[in-house]
Amino acid sequence: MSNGPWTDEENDLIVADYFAMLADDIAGRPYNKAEHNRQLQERIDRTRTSIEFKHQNISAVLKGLGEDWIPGYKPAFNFQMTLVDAVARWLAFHPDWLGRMPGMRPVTGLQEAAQLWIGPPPTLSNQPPPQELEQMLHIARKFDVAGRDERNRALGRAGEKRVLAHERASLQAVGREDLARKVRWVSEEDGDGAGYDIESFAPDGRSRLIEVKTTNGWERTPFLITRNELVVAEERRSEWCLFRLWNFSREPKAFELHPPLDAHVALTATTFQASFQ
DNA sequence: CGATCTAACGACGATCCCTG
DNA sequence: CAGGGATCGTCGTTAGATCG
Repeated sequence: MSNGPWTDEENDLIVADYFAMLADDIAGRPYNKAEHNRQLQERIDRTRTSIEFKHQNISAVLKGLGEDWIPGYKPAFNFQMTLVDAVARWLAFHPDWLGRMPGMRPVTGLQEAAQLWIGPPPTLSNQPPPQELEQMLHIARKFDVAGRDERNRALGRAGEKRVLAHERASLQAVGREDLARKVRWVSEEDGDGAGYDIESFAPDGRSRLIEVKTTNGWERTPFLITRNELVVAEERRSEWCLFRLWNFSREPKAFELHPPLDAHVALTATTFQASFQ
């Protein structure tokens, strides 16, 4: 029985196997975890339980990356950076994985329910243990998770579309058909630059300017916000809100943030302007 | 020699599937 | 088709290595 740290080869093998299962899981195809484990034991000299645990570690890495993971393998922390590197290697060799269109899962019928589940924003009170959070954020920074989501235009548009449907359905649900018809997809019709994506309404008719941020990751996945968006948020404090859509590719969930934003999140400058003098 | 890090076991409930 | 043995799937905790 092999002991000691997992080698890069072992990590690469188990990561590849994990993604094979994850692909089945996302596609809704049945698969046998125990059989996968046995196959792996033949190629890696590790015990069943050791492999099982490593699967949970991989889930934790994917969570940090703001990606889907296999629900049955609850993220286990205290993993090594070599495992993170192995996951990064796999993703580098399979660019299609991150580029895949959101919502490729077979339509279940229920999925098209227009109204979204909206929960409370992550707060200090329901914060995971600091050590875990730190490990998560370390990975997020190392791989620029926020930038990746921002550059994924298909993901962003799909999220906005989803919120658009949600706003209309919510207004209809309270009998404001008139307002529902007036909801506008600003970023689609006028282009970016307004500082918000959707112009909607509260049931009482007050204006609601919604900036949508979408991720496939968990609720604490960092995101990018532009200076312009911050300016508009400040100028139109009472109307503007940030709509965070997370777990998008599986079961979209959401929370809203209202100005002042720095009451909820830590704003970190990530780009600097260089000007000639 | 204590603090910190890392690997990983075994119990147990759920589910499957064979047999009588 | 009911009972029960076999397999699958989940998950919390802990011992040992390493480092300073």
